[in-house]
Amino acid sequence: MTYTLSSINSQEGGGLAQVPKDRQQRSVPRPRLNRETVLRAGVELADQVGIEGFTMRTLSQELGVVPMALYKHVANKQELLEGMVDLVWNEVTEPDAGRGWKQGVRDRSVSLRDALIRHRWAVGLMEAAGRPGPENLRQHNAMLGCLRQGGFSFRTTVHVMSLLDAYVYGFALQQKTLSFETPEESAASAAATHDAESAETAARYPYLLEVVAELAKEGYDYDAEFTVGLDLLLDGVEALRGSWRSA
Amino acid sequence: MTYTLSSINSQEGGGLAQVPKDRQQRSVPRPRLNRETVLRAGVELADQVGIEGFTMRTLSQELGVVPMALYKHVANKQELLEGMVDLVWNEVTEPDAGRGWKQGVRDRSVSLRDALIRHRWAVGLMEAAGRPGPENLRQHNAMLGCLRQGGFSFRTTVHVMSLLDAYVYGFALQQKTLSFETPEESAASAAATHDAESAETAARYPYLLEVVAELAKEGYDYDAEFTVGLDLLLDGVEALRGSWRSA
DNA sequence: ACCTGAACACCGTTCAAGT
DNA sequence: ACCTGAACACCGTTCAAGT
Repeated sequence: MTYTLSSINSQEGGGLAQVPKDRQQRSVPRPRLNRETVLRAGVELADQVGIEGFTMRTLSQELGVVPMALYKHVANKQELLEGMVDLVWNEVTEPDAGRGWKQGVRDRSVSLRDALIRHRWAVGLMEAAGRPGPENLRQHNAMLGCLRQGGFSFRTTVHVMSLLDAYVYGFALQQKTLSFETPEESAASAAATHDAESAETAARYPYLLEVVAELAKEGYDYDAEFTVGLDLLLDGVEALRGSWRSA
Repeated sequence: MTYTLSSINSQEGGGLAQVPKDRQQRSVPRPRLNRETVLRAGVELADQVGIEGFTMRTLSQELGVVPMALYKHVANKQELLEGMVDLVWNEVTEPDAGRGWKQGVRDRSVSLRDALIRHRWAVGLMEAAGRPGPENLRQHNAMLGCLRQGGFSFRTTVHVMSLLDAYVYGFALQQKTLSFETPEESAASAAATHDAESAETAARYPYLLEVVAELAKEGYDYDAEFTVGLDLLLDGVEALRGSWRSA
């Protein structure tokens, strides 16, 4: 989770203002930039600062280079982000059709969700407008193949993939916004938020208050939550194998 | 869908460069700004230009005012967006517990999804970090109440709401990125994208190609797709009423 | 109480120039 | 082939000033 970026940071970012420019240049024998290095550094930076802090200028600074240098390796910021997203897709394990469609699809859904948690900035970009990258294509192809080989009709296969991905994306989206780390912090934060408004709020939103109080006591486990919902979905999907619209 | 903004646009935006400043000021007897007007204009503008084209400066221009004037009514852009999101929550119909939990929850899920389609910029912001607005609180409280009154245990209620919202958000997220309007355009666009790469791609992603070809022939109905998946979820949820973990 | 003008510290990106 | 410097047209936002 903590890559090499922080060390680069303390070397360059910290001392950058003090060190003369040509000195700074030579002190870190920076390897020649290429597309791959730029994309990987982009992922690292976005992981650390989030999408709103991610700029061409900060990225170039991390790489010890002037902002314009990046444009030799990526067309523009949009295309850079697309490349970064495909790097995230590359981290997702393909479904293994040999283990059966259900296990294969389950594994890949968990893997996708894990990747989205590691790279919280990516959720809104995974299915974004631009041309899908090769890893994206490979991944979706494998998913479709797993379901087709599992005996799902063509039409149902498309439905199921859309349904499962919607759940994974949506869950990651919900979890992304919750910035606290542990369930305990989560509960405490929720309680604190609403306690401040106290009496009036309690009267207006009784069910909400019940939840906050209860969660404050017991905590909330997102990981367990996700897999329970996923299995519910998979069971539902299994029931319609061969029965959804045109079989 | 097409509000009054376009007419304002043609009045002010179009002639703004030609008309002298004081003249332009008086020609449109602009009513006094307040928080409500700013937020509503914000929603309209974001609907039209998307979140990336939505700036304080363009919004102020739409309102016939200098950018700084907005800061009398909203603290900053972040707080403005939060207010706009709560306006979207206000469009969502509360679940009617009287019709039974299943119908109530279904109606509100469809309504939420419709709102997210009308305001595509909102998906990533609905559960965003800031303080949830009053409409957001009211909405979630009503959803919880509907499920509790439907006989769901406290714990299960939380799970179900999280599961359903994840699906709605995720589906809207998928649909958001597809910018084409009709299913036919959707299919054509998909086909065109992959046709360009032709032979090599066909060999590498056979299942994906199958989908593209098939969808090009038959089209793809997102609306039907959404409700089918939703009903699958609701049936699955019904089965675990009173049985999920602590009943 | 509400709006404005000028200014600041940022953005992404272009272009011509350096090595 | 790769990187740089200077510049352009934008951002959000502050502050002092106007009415």
